[in-house]
Amino acid sequence: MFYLTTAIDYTNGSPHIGHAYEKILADMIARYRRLRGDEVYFLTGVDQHGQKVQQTAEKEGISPEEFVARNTQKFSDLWAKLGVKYDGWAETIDPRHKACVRSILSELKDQGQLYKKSHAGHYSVRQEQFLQERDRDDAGNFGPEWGEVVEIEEENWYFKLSDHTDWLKNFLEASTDIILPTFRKAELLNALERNVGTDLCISRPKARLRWGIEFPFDEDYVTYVWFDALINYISFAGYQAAKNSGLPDFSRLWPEHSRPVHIIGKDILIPAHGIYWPCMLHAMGFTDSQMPHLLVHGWWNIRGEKMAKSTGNVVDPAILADQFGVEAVRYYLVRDIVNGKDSDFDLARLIMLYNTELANALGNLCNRTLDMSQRFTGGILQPGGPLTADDSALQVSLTESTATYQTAMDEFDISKGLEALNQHVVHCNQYIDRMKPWELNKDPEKKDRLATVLYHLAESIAHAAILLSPVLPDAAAKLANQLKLPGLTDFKLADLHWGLLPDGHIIDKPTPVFPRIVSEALA
RNA sequence: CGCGGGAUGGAGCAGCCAGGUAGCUCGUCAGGCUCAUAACCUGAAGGUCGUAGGUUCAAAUCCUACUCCCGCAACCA
Repeated sequence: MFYLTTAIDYTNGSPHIGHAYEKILADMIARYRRLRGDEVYFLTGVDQHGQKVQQTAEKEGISPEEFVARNTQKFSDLWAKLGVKYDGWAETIDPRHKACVRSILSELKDQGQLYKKSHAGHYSVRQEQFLQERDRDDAGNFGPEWGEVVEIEEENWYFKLSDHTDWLKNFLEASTDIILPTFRKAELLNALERNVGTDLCISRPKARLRWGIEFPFDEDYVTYVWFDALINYISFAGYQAAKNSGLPDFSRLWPEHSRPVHIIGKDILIPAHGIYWPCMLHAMGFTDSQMPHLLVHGWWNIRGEKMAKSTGNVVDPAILADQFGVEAVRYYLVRDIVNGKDSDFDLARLIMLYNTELANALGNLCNRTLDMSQRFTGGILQPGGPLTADDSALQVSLTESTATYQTAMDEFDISKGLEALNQHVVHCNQYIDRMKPWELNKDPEKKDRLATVLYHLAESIAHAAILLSPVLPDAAAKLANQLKLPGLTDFKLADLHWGLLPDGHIIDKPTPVFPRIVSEALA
């Protein structure tokens, strides 16, 4: 079982391309693993509790429930629109999730992993946090960014994080592929080094924050965000769930010696997913062999700047999809970024990559091949023969591209996978120019040769459609339909062999699958 | 000496971990083709791989120092 999750998005705002990137990436990985023949469970969802939701709802004069429902809809609508197909949907207000969190809290308390203590200090009401000496500005004051700062003393519940950090440090040092890409590991170990001996405050007094999960053994408190949100990865996987809960069987999703993959952004690696979460799992009794992989992706910036509502430079993926199509958005967001690194969002590049690689290369290849088949052989495909060196070279190119694709996709490197696919597409276009089917067609004695050439091209497109299907499922289906092989989309990687197209197969007339984006309005 | 990332032909990037002819896409220039979505194919120009040292037969790649950009600044709450 391949169990894959994404971060759950906070329902205080609207989704932007950063959210979309992560979900699309996850969707493609899930689809790829299915293509590989794996059984897959893909969980995503939303994080709905917390102060900001409570405050914004109050400001708008509605209940947090209503507010959260409305924002949750924005996310699920977008995923539907972008073709993000998940198996499980996590909402942290779900009673089943709450029950799981509360049960875990009780168990940890019984095991002596939780304790209550008092802390006094400067507290920023706006930022909901105690301030440090280093938060003072040069003049020794707490700056305006903190809003109202008060001195308070407060009791809270703590999780004995410090009991687990030594274990985590050793575990991480010994591991090679727990954190991907690997350069993030150094950063994490560094943070961990300076973290030794501190515990994690996991409660908020209800006086301040009501919109959360109440402690089962202390009703004056609700759960701190990460002790709520992180648990979604197991609560919605059926951890400690009742038989009739409708949730999956946890022992199947997350058994011994099986690592789920958590896809997260670089902003929540440290400390949440890199430190808190493994320590929480460790405290709950999860073994080293069950610790999840963390696939850490970078950010989409806008003109070199971090995307932020405050600067107004957010890009709405829904509008983008309406304007340029879902295919273009899905393709661009995984194609123009290097695994784990940041990238700069650029509309001109979105259009360029779509037009170059999809419309001109693959789309046009399909179009010209089907068109020639219609015109020259009445849409009938026959393997013909005998094979020339050019034909063999094309088959080798396909085999090599497929192998490179597979290696890249296994490493979650979609961009590289697509590059491999494109290489074969380019090879096919070159092949056409060398073989000149339009000339073969003029000579009745070269009918067999013509058939062979067209067959090699159509067969290549069939393979390309399958390899493309995790990334652009709808487009792949359209390609399959034009080849009159609708069953192609059910193929697995293992089924890929030369000869998907039966002798005498009749294909459809071409209709452009990737119409060029003609944009006069490029600023 | 807080941490991490980046600096590679006009633009955007890969390559660096495991040193050995500098690669991709776009753009530019010249040519070809006509089956095709003004698409396709061929060729060319264009880089002292941020700076300065060092290691090595050999450095974009390893080491040291420096400059400039970007992000983060945990724990505490």
